[in-house]
Amino acid sequence: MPTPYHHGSLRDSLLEAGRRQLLEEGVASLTLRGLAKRVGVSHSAPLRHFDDRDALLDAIAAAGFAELISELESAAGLSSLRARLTQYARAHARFALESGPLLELMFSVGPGGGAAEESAARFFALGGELLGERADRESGPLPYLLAATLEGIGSLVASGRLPVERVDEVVDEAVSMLLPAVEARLSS
Amino acid sequence: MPTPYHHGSLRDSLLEAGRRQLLEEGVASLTLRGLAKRVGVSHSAPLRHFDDRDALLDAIAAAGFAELISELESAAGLSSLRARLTQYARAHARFALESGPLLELMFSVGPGGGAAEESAARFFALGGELLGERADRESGPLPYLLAATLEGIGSLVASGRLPVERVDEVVDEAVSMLLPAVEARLSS
DNA sequence: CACATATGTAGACGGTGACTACATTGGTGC
DNA sequence: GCACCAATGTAGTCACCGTCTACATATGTG
Repeated sequence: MPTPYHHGSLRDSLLEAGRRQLLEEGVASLTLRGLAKRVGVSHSAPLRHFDDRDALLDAIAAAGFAELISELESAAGLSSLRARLTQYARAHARFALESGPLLELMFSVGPGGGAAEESAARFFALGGELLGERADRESGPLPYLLAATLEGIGSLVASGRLPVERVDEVVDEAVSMLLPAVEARLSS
Repeated sequence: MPTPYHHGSLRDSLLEAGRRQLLEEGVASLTLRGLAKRVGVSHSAPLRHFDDRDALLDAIAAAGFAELISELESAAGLSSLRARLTQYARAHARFALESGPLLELMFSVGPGGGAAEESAARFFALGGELLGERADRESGPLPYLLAATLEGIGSLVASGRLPVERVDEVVDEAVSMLLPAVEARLSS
């Protein structure tokens, strides 16, 4: 039989199809019914796996954070602080370039959300680690500033207002600006 | 007669009602029909003034940029560069705090848009002026970095991930970081 | 192998954007 | 003045969407 009654991995298929739809046609085009048709199930089948459309978006965003985090972690091994920061920032910018609408979704889902918010917390914690934040002292403004700068660059990239060929230049300038403050913080 | 056939200023009323709806209930709650009802016209009347829902959002975003720009211009008169930068950044952060969803809308409408994109261009030009950019030489990465940093902070503020009581601290740190690079650029 | 549960289907309902045809108004040229 | 026309608002309609409910089928556990 070509299409068994039970799909088998409908949840994953919906997440993947949703991700594709998001990246290709934008978040507005992402409808539960459209995804259902695309995956080959009835129009209400997605509701068995996601309470509503927002829950699906939340799950897609959570997966996006996981993906972003795994790319950012490529910076952890590098020896110098500058190299780590640069690699971290470049990975973030690259993600924005390749998955703009997804990044936009990830940062538009505010706190109070579900799974995405947990993943977001890990993302912010990762930035803190990069800056040498420790639990035994108060965190300064730097983690926020790092996150803001990267997210801002990502937003400009995703919206196309920052030309692709100038991304590296801006990222490098950002790192050069952040570095002194981070070094001061680390040596204190 | 209480309700004349012609509203008289329907376009403005829709913009204002749309702005209120956006700020109070979020962009998802903003529907043409809801606005029409709220303003007291028939469900299809808004289409006489806006081609579609996106056109309305675009117009609201354009008005938002005009508003933001007028607040940012309060920094132009200050004497020291640091004071100008600080005032500029604080005004931006305050706007994010008071009109988060509007700011989010303004920066989610990518280029290729209509009226909003013109206003956005003036916004970016204003940042360039603050940094002493001139038409007679190529612009460096600084204008982008300034815009990215402020937009990133604004996004964190609007989403609630940056606690309100820490906004000033982060803004000041951002200014302190940007300042040396800007001074170097200006004196060259 | 019975039966509870998870998963998928089919139909319905109200809300929404957008299109069309029609009604009313205000301004312009004569 | 006034005939005409473009601008503005109305009413009806259609397809699409999210979501709910009742029902069908598969799965796995005692």
